[in-house]
Amino acid sequence: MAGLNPAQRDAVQTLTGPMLVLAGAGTGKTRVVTTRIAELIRRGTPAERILAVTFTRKAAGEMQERAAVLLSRGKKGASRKRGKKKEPRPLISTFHSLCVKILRRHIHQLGYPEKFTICDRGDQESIARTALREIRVPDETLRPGDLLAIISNWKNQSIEPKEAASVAESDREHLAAAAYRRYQSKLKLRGTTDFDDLLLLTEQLMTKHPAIRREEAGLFDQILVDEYQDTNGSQYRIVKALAMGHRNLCVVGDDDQSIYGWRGAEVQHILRFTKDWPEAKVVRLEENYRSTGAILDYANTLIAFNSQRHDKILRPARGAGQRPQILQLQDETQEAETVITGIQLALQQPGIKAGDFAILCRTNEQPRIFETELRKAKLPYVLLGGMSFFDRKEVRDLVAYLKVVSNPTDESSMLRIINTPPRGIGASTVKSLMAAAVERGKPLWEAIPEVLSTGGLPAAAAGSVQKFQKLIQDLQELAERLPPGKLADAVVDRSNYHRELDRIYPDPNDREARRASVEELINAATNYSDGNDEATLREFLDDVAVGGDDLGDDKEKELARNAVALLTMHSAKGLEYPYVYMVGMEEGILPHRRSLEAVEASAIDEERRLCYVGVTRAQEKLTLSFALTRRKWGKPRETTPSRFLYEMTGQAENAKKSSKSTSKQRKTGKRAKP
DNA sequence: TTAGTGACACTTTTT
DNA sequence: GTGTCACTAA
Repeated sequence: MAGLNPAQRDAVQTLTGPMLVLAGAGTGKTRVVTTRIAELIRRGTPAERILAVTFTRKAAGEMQERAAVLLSRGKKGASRKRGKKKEPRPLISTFHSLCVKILRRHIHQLGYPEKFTICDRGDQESIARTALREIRVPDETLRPGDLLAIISNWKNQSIEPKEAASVAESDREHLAAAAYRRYQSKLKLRGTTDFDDLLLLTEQLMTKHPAIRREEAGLFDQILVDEYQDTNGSQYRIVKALAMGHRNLCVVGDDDQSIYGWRGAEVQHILRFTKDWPEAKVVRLEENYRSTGAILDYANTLIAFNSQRHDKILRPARGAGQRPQILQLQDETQEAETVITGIQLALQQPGIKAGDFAILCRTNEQPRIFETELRKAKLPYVLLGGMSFFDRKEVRDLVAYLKVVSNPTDESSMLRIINTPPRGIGASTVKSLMAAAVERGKPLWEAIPEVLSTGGLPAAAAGSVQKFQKLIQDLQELAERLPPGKLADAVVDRSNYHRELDRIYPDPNDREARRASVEELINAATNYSDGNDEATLREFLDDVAVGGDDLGDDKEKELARNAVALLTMHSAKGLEYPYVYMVGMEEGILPHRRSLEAVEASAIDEERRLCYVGVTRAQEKLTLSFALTRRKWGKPRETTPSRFLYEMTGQAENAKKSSKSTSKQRKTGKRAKP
């Protein structure tokens, strides 16, 4: 509580009733939320009856950590020393993992099995593909990926399959509406949900079953929502449903940082808040503690170009500091080299460590070249955001094993591992197994014993299948008495996975990296060691699917703290770093090509907010860079500096001119302040 | 059945 | 540049 300014204190001390905190970037928003949680507990709210929801799992992790520090400060030693009993903790979670927990309890009411799985992108695509095939839509007309995008869009607006036809406008959308019905019933048939369903089904559960709403709402006395500007319709209604009883709802947001419009987020929710909750208290946080005056200048100048916004003044609480630097480089390789050299140089100063630096990118593909340079320079780094870790082949394989052990009817995981590592169950064997399964209307796993007993397979294949069956059965037995970490260990061991890695990756470096990610997965699973039952395994798998709130062990986190962070601007939201590099400041990247082509003019505004989010991550020094040429699929292409560079520096009128005419004033790599 | 080769399509952002 | 898919040789 000490050191809070009056507005912050106001936000922390008014603990009952609805509250809207309009908080600009760097105004101590997260601190307010965590302090508020601590204050609630201090004044008698049981910790486990507090729910805090955030957007990215990174933000959830950060908040958990900060809250833990505050809470342990409150009560020293005594009770925690004995430490046998787990201290009740507030639930700090992302929307998606909150919904998974709710669905696990009640989803059978909607006709899904309790053991429902959450399907990944690959599963989604194959289901979308079969749906399209069934209504005979050729790939050229509507690709599975496009269909998924349209469906996701509808789901974000809570449009159900039967309503889709009435909102469809183009021919493509009408086809998509027909495919949507099939897609959705296939998901249900397979007992699986996609990411959007997690929200949609939770919402349905609450509206169709008031008793469930009451039960779930009754679990909490206090609800906090961070990054409120990014809630979409479902999220908004879920929050409302949970909070309508006690009305103790505190939401925190900043309309200038709304960057998820493409996912159905509506800034409108911030404006509507005081309508839905008329007695709401509104608090504004406008004093920026994070960045130097020079950085804030750039940020404020930039965001002023957006017309649709609440006028807000961010008052700098710090001195002017160093002016942001703009680097003009020849190509993307030089850009990466220059940035890394800059970091190395800065690291020579005392008191500066690798963890003080962040490189912010617009797309997920950009970090690659920086990774190469960082490795060359032997600088520690972490690639944050994205699902990169769980996307790796070896991790997905092992997760598929665990999924099959937990639920052998999970068809797509089954197909993934049935011959990985190769064990003599080739395509033709799988095909006949599948045929038998379809014929009997059973999942593949249950068809195996029958196929084996009727001798429908050649001897060699039958032997392999039998061995595989035994492997899974053994693992299932182990699962009953081993915690997830040990089980993952057993999977690696019994499936001879290491031998497989040695086989596929002849390069020892590759091998080492792959082995390391296997290791990492086992570590992550080991954190779920409280219980050794099937439910614990499922909990782990749920967390993996929704990008768990808190995966990875402490050692790894410690390592990450001292590494250069490489991340997208989207996943950088809510974070801060002393030294920030924003790279690829070019038209087509930021703003992204897709928003330039978009029909709505507001698409550029969202890109500008994204840029604003990036700029306001910097505490001490901001460096913006762009390359004159950039390779795309092998071929170098000329680029144009981002319009945002001109806007920030007060040269907006130059933005339209060709890069040639303005390059003179940038010769030095720096530009004069307007 | 598997390993190896070459053509190919692909790149917003997150859970 | 890179991961996936189809095809071919063993």
